[in-house]
Amino acid sequence: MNLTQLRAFDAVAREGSFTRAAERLSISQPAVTTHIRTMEERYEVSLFRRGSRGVELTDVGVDLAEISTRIFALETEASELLSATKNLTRGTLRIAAGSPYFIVPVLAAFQGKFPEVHVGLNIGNSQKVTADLLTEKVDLALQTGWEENSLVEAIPFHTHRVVVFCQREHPWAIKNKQCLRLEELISEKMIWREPQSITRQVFENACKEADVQITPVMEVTSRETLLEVVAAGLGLGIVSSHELPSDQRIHVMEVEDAELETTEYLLTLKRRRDLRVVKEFHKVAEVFHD
Amino acid sequence: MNLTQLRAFDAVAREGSFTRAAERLSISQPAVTTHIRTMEERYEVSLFRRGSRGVELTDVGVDLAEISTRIFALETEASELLSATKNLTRGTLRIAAGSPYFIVPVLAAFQGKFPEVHVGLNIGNSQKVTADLLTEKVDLALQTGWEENSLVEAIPFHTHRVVVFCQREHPWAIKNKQCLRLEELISEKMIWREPQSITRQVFENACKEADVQITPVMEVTSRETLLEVVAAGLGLGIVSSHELPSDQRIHVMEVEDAELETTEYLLTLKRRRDLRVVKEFHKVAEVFHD
DNA sequence: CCCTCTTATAATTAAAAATTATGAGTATTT
DNA sequence: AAATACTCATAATTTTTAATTATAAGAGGG
Repeated sequence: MNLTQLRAFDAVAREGSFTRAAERLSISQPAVTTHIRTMEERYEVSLFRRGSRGVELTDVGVDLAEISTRIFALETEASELLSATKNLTRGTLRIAAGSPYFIVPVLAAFQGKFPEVHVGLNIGNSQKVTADLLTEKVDLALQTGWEENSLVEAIPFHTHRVVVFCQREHPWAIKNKQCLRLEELISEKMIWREPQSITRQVFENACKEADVQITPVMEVTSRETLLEVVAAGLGLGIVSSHELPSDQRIHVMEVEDAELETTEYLLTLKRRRDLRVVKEFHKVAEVFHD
Repeated sequence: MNLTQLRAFDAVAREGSFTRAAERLSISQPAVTTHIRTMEERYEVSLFRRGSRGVELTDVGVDLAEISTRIFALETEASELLSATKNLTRGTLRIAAGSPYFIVPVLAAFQGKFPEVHVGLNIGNSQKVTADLLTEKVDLALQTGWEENSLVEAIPFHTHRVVVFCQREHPWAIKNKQCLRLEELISEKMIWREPQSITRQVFENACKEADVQITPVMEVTSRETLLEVVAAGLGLGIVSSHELPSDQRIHVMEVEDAELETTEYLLTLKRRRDLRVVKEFHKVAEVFHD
């Protein structure tokens, strides 16, 4: 017995007729006959009593129909589950990002459009974001900078300036200084992120090119810590302009003599980009592109 | 989605591997890949996360597996119903067990009653036995100890004492010693099974409770090896009393100052316990209960 | 007794599912 | 670090299964 035969059996059992079962299944009547006959011969049982006015289940047939009915109900359930996932009336979208500031509005828009899709967001450092993407723990990743990888498709998403910020009580803040030159920072206490930070790398490269030597007084391992340390007046920090939460305690300045830019990429695993959720997310995200 | 594809999906879900799923279905691995890919493309969903060491279900995959499992359990039921229509004159019963000694007489009785049912017996370590049961490679399993699992029904089958045995030429054997105390073993060379062995665990616990420290001189990985090693006079072994084949070369002793017992359970997947063969086996097995 | 409604049979075609052979990626081993 | 071994993916091809059409055969009802 295979499930194609059982489906024919199930149709005949419901319709009480080979001919109508064939119509229900949109196949020809001989096909139905063959399926039933094959089953009956294979197990040497009689499933239907043939009458001149249709057919009737035997005892074994009744028992079998009880099972087959459940099987095809479950089949419908399975197919509906997949359809619902396809139509995004269910399902999950997982995203990893280096910081929340940038991705959250996009996710909000996505949720507005597909309220029934569950969204998961992993915030972590860039190593973790990359790992999450490559191990398919997430469908998409939003990250500043990335390493060339044949499995990943990268779309430049946003470019933003790297800015310097200080405490509100700092002299520069008091005189409302808007711009500064790199060399002015030599005499300032600076607080940096860890060496892996893309923002830091961009800044360090700019210093090298401008031949300005700056050494930090402190290194911290997260953006949140940096903000708190700068707000406490321990020194000046650098940060991507879009990653800075509005905070009354700090003052922001541009660097006028260096090209300080970071680019945020939207990363997708090539083998997952054809998924419905992923394609729809890209559509939503397009609106937020630079 | 059709049921052939779903069957492939179900097999992969159970086995966690395309390759092993293909083996289970006795088809080639590319056939499995094609079925899964067709489903994933048709519904634009991802059912498995591909890793280098097998695959893992996605969220949708988990939901789908829940349905597919039920479908194929019902299919088995249907096929069983048809086969069993003539009083178990055909069909297959598959059993896994940790050792043959205990199950063979039961199987013999079953065969006597249903000579036309083909019986398959898998002997393996407890990990393999559990895996066979959970992946439905077998209908039933007989095993010493087990982990609580909502899918499995466990019936205590037999409780037996753990005994110590030595070579016929050993001094204790020569003076026909019948009992011993744990501490007497301290000065003896002992040979143990691997740490996963339930017998060993029971023995180790007893030693701990009695505050007797025993260290083995050798570890072996199977009961057969243990028997040979002990028979060769390399040391003393421990074994469940019922798992000991009659062998002229060895001498058996009880431990009098410790409660050394293991319990053999008859395990049945709840999903399969209503199958005719399974129910009939239970009836036969009852006679052999303690 | 023929007309109509049923299921059965046979020959053929179409479709699906399988195979073999090979590739590409990733851990593990030496 | 190169070789190995083990994953799943892809492509071309063959085999198997399921369907088709055309027709037969049986069983009432007019």
